[in-house]
Amino acid sequence: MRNFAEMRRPLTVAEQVADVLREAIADGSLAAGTALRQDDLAARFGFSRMPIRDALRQLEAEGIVSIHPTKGAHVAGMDTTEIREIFALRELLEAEALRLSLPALSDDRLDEAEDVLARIDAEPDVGRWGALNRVFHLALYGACGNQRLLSLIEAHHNAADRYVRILLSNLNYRSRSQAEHRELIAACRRRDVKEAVAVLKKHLGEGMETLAAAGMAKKS
Amino acid sequence: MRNFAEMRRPLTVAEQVADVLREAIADGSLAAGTALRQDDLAARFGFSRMPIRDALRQLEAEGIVSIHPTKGAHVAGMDTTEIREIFALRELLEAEALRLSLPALSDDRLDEAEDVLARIDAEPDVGRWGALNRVFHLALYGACGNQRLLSLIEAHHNAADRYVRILLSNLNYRSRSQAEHRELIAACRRRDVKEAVAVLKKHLGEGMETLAAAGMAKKS
DNA sequence: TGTTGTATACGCGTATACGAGAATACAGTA
DNA sequence: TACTGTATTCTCGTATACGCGTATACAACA
Repeated sequence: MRNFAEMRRPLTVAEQVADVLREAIADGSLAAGTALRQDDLAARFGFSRMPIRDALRQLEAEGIVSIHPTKGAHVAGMDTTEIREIFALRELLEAEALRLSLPALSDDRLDEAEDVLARIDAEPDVGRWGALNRVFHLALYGACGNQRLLSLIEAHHNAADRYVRILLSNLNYRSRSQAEHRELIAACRRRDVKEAVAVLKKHLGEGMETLAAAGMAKKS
Repeated sequence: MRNFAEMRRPLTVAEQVADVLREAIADGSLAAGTALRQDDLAARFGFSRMPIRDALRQLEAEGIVSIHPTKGAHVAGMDTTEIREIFALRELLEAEALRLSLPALSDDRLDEAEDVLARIDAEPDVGRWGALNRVFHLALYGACGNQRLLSLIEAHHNAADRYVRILLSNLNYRSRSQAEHRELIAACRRRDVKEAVAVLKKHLGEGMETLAAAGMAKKS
């Protein structure tokens, strides 16, 4: 038991609601711009509006929904500009994390990461690829020694998750992405920080360009 | 009027409470580890617990307070490790922002930034130095073109604000800090990106070391 | 027909109320 | 005296209720 503060943490209704909503937004069930009526959600989940309010506020903090007093909550829509901003940040943050983590990364962790790649290849459920993709990336950064940096990276993964999933549902992109993942692993095994960072940047840059080219600009 | 979504935004009680609490935490009125009882705060502010709950959730998202279900909210305490993490992130984020912003930064903005420095020198109220310090830094990054990056930087400023204020209340540190600020401005005027980034990193690094050396580790 | 004023309804923010869980204090026993 | 079990209290999470602002639709007038 490492952290007493985190032990036996009761799961509040609000957190569970937030999880469900986050997933529904990520997998596209709730499209960008969709109005999130507190009454509707309360009725649908079978709880009162209060925990739903808490959940919405949490999601707002994550940048996934936007709340306007008297106007309510909407699924945040990202235009091309925001997607570019997020990917630019991911490049910055993840490259740094990789630089910090790689020298301290055990071979075991690399094996684990490679296992995740195999699981992605074997996974038939499209909805899970996004989550596995995140696990793979975070596994590589786990030894970076900066917990806050990891949290930021995870938050940006979540923010872009639904768009990345659209990418991943394209089989062409997915095989290319997997190839780049394996390049990345290979560079990591050689402990070639420079090359690994270069591959990572290329990987993220291509993802961003593919998304931007797909013209996913949406107005909320 | 650029953004309709932000216009005529009504200020909710929760937001005002959050602002007051944030300032109280930043200026030290509420020390790290202080329990934030919803009932107490509600009585003190003269509102019910609901907007206080919302405010606390917002502050939790900013990393200023931590909430545990059934145990309540506490002012988040930072140990030396977390301070180092935050300053490491600030170096990464602000250096990038400066790199992006400097080529596009107008002389007018530099003049404005320099005005802020003068105001810092002239400001007798210690409590305002932290805010002015933030204004100065953000003025330099304003042309970076990545709104999300700026938000992240501001968030990390807020998170570290109360510790930075302790630094600034030390007159020795403050004059050295101002000297570095002026070095930074000078490098910016020469449009010397490399030198400006180097000065910025030195500036942040010294701040972090001074804080760490002060041994501000606190347990929450 | 187009515009403006008003009424009604919808949804959010806030207040009050209740129940559950945890912490603490006290008493009883070894 | 030390430890354990129980009861009480404190605080939070959730439910319900109310008031207000905003939006929308319909009607009246230009």
